[in-house]
Amino acid sequence: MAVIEENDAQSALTQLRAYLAQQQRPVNSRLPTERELCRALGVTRTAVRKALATLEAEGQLWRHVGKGTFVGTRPIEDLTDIATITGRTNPVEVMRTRELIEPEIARLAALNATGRDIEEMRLCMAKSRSAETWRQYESWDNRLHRVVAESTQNKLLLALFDTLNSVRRAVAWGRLRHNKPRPDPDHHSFAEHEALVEAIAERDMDRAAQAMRRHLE
Amino acid sequence: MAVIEENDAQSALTQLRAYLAQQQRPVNSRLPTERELCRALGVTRTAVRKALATLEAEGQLWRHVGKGTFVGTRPIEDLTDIATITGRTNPVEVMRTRELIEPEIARLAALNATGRDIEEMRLCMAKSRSAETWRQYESWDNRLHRVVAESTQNKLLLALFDTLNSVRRAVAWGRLRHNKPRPDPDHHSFAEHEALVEAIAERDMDRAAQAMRRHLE
DNA sequence: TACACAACCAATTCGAAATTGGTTGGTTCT
DNA sequence: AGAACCAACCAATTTCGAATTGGTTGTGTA
Repeated sequence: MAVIEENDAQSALTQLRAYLAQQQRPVNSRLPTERELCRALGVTRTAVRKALATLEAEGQLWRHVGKGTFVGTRPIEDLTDIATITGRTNPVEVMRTRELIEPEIARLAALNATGRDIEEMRLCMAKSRSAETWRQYESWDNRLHRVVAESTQNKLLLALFDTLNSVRRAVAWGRLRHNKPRPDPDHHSFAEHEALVEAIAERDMDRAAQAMRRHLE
Repeated sequence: MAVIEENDAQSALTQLRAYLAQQQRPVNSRLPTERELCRALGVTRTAVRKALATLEAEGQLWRHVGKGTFVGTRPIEDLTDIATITGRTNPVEVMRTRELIEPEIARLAALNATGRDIEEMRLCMAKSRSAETWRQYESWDNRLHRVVAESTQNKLLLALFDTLNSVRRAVAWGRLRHNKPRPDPDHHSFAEHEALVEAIAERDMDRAAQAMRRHLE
């Protein structure tokens, strides 16, 4: 008989649809366990699971063993920790990403840097000039770049910079070889640093971005 | 009497120095608990702690409650995890950072996107157009932005995008209120998405960046 | 054939207990 | 008095077993 008599699975599906649409269940909120839904809707777990499978296929919710069933779309795999990123990238990507982001950071720094920030940048330059070893030079170079990032006054951007920096250090591990014991007094970086900091001090955003771009090559 | 008679603390210090120097204890390796060192060295815990305090001041090791005592220097505080960042930023910074980074991502996407990438972008657009609810619309909008990031073919950049995205979701939590049940068919985003994807498909980097900039406003 | 039912599986979470560096207050010995 | 020792306690962290949860399998039955 082709009567409209619904079976349990469809009944459950209808009730669940109503439940979801009902009052704007906030996304990522967890809904009752399958076993609880059985009792609540008065149907078998198989029926509940069939209904949930339909809703999941529609993208209304997502499920995970041991966690539960949630409203919304399945969150993307979280690969935002340093170790994971390091394992999946390579030095070329690191360089490309620096070239993409750091000039923009310099641009924003030119807009927002305080007098104290610029003072500290100049201090880093002086220290890196008088560095006795490459390690010291790199330490002050790193510090300079971070002060630039700090001077954007944007903590989120600074955090992204730190992430990028950690990955860079992890990827380029022990591939530094220098034939000279210390930087030349006329090492090209010094002039580049100078140009960068001057552009920031003069609030010239385009020139700051350009100087950073040159320095990264 | 100014004899060379060592007290317990100095005795422990000497023994611990020998233990550390002995055979190149690997850095970050954990050494016995204070209570075990008491028994091993035959001195009181106060003495052991005094010796450890000296070594810690020298930077030979570092300690942490509940964790233990470790060889080497204390690891830098990691504030690159989502929760930490979320606690220190605000919606304004999130928006500024998106405006800074996503256009550059779009630019690189125009350079590197594959045919399959562009196909998937168009699918996301179609799905977002036919969305029945705001929730579905946002889901497909998010997916579109991520496909753009994926299409840069740069895993590191993608990871930074994911970080930014996670922070955005965490910061802008539950501040979405719509007066209409679903997006208008002529919602401005649709035209903006169109312009973005077309620019990428035509490999026009500047126009892609510009389109993304417009869309973020 | 289809479905209800129960048992089982593996991923995850939860919570009590144990562990660990840090602190305090009292006792002992010089 | 004062320094050292000792026990107890504290709070951060780890550990590990039990409970929970979505997913799977097998049996019975209408």
